[in-house]
Amino acid sequence: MSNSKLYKGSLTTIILKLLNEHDKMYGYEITQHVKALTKGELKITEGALYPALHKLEAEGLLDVEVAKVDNRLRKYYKLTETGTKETVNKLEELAEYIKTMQALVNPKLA
Amino acid sequence: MSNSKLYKGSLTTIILKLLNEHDKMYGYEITQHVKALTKGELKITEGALYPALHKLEAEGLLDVEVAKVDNRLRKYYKLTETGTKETVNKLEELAEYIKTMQALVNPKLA
DNA sequence: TCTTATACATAAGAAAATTATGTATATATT
DNA sequence: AATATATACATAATTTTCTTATGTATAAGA
Repeated sequence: MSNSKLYKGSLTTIILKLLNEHDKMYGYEITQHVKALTKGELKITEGALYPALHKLEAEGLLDVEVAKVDNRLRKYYKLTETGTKETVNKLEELAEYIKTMQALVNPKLA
Repeated sequence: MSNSKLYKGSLTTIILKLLNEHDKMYGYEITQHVKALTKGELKITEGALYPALHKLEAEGLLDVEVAKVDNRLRKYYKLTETGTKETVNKLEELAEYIKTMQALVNPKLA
């Protein structure tokens, strides 16, 4: 994912946020999108992505819809109602995390 | 540590940064300091802290010095030269992480 | 023909945490 | 005096989340 360990725990937030913007996306599309948005900084590996998607689906945050494009399989994921609510929570948690870390790392500005 | 999973992977950064500011600290002091700085938002658990300190020591980033205060044991940790250099790296990684996540979460500002 | 890209998946192992438990002393409360 | 809380360390079992490696299959490009 990156040389930095800080990304541990943020994959779910990333997935939910992308799906919140794009209505529906398939796994490979997510990896390419993240790579482009971060200019190659962040590469989502398949070993991390697919289990994460399956888990979110099992938790009822995502719905899946299978499609065949160019004779190749695609699994389109989209947010459920619960997933949309959880996206809001995750984004709040991210904002809170950044705020907290900045308080620790830059206490003079607190 | 917190209800948010985002803190996973940031404990080392937090420890190094605090030691970079305070010259020497002992474990319990670190937990109290973090709790105070974050107004209770972030509680470092002992099960996470002590193994992390031992690992940093084993890696040569921290030196330890045992003291007895009020008949109780304290282990003071301080940065080695290598540890000081690594602190700079970790803080750069944190800044980079925040930048990357904001690009993902708030692409309009990118 | 061979490599790269697209598209999914899982399994073994590592890393970093949580949760639970243990030891011991000092101080505050009932 | 007894009990609870605070101080101060530690580790073990388990869980979560990731990396790395591997597998299947089609399409496109060199």
